[in-house]
Amino acid sequence: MNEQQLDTVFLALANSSRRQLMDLIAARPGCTLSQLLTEFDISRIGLMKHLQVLLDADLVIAHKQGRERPLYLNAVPLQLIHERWSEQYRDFWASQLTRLKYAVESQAVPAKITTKTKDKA
Amino acid sequence: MNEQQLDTVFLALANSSRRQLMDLIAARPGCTLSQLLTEFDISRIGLMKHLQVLLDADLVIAHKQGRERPLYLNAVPLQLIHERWSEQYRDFWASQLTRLKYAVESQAVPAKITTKTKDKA
DNA sequence: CCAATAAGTAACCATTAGGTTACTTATTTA
DNA sequence: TAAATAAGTAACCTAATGGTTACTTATTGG
Repeated sequence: MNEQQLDTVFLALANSSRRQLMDLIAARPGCTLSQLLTEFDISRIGLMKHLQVLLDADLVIAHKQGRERPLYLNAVPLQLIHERWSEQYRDFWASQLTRLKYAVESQAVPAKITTKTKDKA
Repeated sequence: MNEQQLDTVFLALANSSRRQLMDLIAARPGCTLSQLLTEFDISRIGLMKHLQVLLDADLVIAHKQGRERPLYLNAVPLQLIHERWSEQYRDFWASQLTRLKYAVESQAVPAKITTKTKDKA
């Protein structure tokens, strides 16, 4: 995956409606847009635009048949990113296990104390 | 991580300047924005805005000291996503190994043939 | 003290994202 | 064949992104 493709995939993932759409497609392979529409609060066209973003990112693949367009999740881009991170951050993560535990439990990262030592000017 | 946080993290990742910034900070912990500026083609303010996006996503943490602001990578959000994907897609990925190999080698996903059986109308 | 330096703010601009309604096309099926 | 249905296009709107220049603080070092 080149940088442009990474942009596209991450941007596609950066929206909860799209992530939900991915989840639904993963759970119901071959479903169509109209079938999924009831799960969302947005218009069909709005949802179709989200779908197009996922198609552009190759996160969903479509195989049009007649007037219907069955949808399938393609997890390959996710897997490629997953694998890259595994290599890239293995050591980093190993050394950060303590902080990770803390962050998971508290929903906050400890080191983010911006030490305002300038208060009195 | 809630949905809003996921939006923020993925959006932060969806830009190659920001990913490069993360990489540089990971490689040089404690560096400052000005030091990294030479690596980019954009203005300092432009880069600072990218940095702010990373800070908002908790992918970078800053600990201001005097007039400098040393920067550090925080890989925790990446690790959380990584772990979630591991659980969520383990079976899916296991069943898709063949397609994965193909996609990696050809830079394309095989199933994306949109079979235009409607040509003659 | 004062000049150099690191960072931060404000205001602006062009493009993209995320959504809408209205209309069109293609395919089934009663 | 005609109505119902699934999908697609066009045009529009608002807000957010990604960038700029000009100016302001705050801190440090000579």
